[in-house]
Amino acid sequence: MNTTTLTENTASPALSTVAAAASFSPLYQQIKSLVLQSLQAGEWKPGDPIPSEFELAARYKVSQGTVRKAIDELAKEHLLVRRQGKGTFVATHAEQQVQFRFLKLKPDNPQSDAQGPAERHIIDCKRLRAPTPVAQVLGLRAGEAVFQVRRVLSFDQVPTIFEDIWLPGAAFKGLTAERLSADTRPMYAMFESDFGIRMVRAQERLRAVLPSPEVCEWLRVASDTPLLKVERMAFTYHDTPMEWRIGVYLTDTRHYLNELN
Amino acid sequence: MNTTTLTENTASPALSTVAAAASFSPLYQQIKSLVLQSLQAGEWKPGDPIPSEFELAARYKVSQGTVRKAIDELAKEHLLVRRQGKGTFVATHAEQQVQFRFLKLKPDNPQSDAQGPAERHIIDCKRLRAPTPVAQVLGLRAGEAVFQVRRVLSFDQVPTIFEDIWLPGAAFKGLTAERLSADTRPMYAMFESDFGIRMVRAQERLRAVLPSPEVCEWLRVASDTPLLKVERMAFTYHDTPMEWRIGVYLTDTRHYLNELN
DNA sequence: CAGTGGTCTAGACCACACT
DNA sequence: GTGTGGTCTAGACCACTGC
Repeated sequence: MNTTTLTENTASPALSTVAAAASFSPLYQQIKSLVLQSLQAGEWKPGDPIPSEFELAARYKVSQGTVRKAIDELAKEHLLVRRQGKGTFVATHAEQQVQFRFLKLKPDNPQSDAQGPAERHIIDCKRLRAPTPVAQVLGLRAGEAVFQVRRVLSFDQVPTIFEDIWLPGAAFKGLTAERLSADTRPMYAMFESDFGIRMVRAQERLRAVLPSPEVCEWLRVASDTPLLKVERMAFTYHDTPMEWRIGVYLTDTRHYLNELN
Repeated sequence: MNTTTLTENTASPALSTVAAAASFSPLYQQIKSLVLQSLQAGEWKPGDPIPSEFELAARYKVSQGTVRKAIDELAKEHLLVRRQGKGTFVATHAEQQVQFRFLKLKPDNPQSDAQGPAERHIIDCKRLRAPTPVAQVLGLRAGEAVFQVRRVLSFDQVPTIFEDIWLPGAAFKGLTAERLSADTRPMYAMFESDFGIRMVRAQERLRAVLPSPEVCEWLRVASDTPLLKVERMAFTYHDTPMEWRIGVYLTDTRHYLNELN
């Protein structure tokens, strides 16, 4: 029933085809998904400005207010960033402000270190055929190529995080330990610039565990030290899974901070 | 400079005094804070409908669209709930939908239990003089009265969560173990109806720990079982701290789920 | 049917940034 | 100054609810 409404909307004849093909929702939702398509297609790259609200309104044959509402939602989802007087930009993990947006481990004493993982050590980066569980969570066929990256993050010389990262091989063709080690930016910033992949959303499952012998060595802890296990699924546009990451965190001088709203 | 603008805004003369006293922000922010005041003052109680957008627009002498934007934000913060065709209501923890909004521990196998803590066992509820750390986080003077509630939550007969809850004595006058045990609703729902206190926002800090001897007994686990320690600060309106809760979770068949946006 | 929230428009003006 | 996003208004119509 929404379809008829939208198709008959004389103010937006250009959208009739879209309405039939894509969505049966409010106009601003259709605009939102059109913008989303442009983002995914790479029409505007991370850091770039997108057209002004009036330009988009003209392009889609709707009023500026409708475009505004669509952009508002995309901005709240951190896909776009508005800057008054300048324009609206495609969000990026490279900005100083939102770097490590997904890293929730904070020092108990905020003044101890001035943010940012001090040191990152890549252990290895292997190209493998996906084990079944990895293939499943990443939405691949068993045996397809994947990359496995393992690394240790240290704060103030103290190894604190051990991570085991799985990435689809097709999307990350050419990834090597050398490239990962050489890059000083956050990993997700490199994924954007080098592979055109932007992580948009993630989901983490937390547990308390005891370390495996291997983890004991990398984090230099006893085998009875309780660790926080953080299992992360990260998604690009349209909820496509793009990373599976299993981390273990040392939480004796740091904690995982979560805001509940 | 915003003040002048607002004071001179001929469409909203009724707000000039407010603008001078309260905020130097957009009109809809002022409306938002006025509504917030009414909520805090208990003018509308949890579950009640608030006046319609047009009524509020008339009361505050602004346009309906401005009221709408204010309510939109309050709805996104879960302080209000909109229901098309019916009205806008004061949110409550009693609604089936959003019960246990702050409990992020989910079963690994979603179908195992059908949501909702199966059993709750109140260990004790004591009225004490606040220990210094408790007084500090709750914003009280050291030695002021506080309640300490301890309890165990079990899922499928398995004790899974041990909690130590601290509440300001003044606000919760008359709280007893009996009342807590008798009530079948979520604790926060009882706080609303019996004490007029609504928890609006919370913050949790997570760590992996080993259990104390006491916790070992209550959760019936070995002393080398790693547990997830969850330290929660809960706030009412205007970010007033109203609860400090230290919980330890057994995470062998459950996990703490967190969405990152 | 009347009343509520939800969407959309059109136009005005403000605040900010660059040039 | 010009162009951008940010706020505010007024009025129209749609969608849902309950009498």
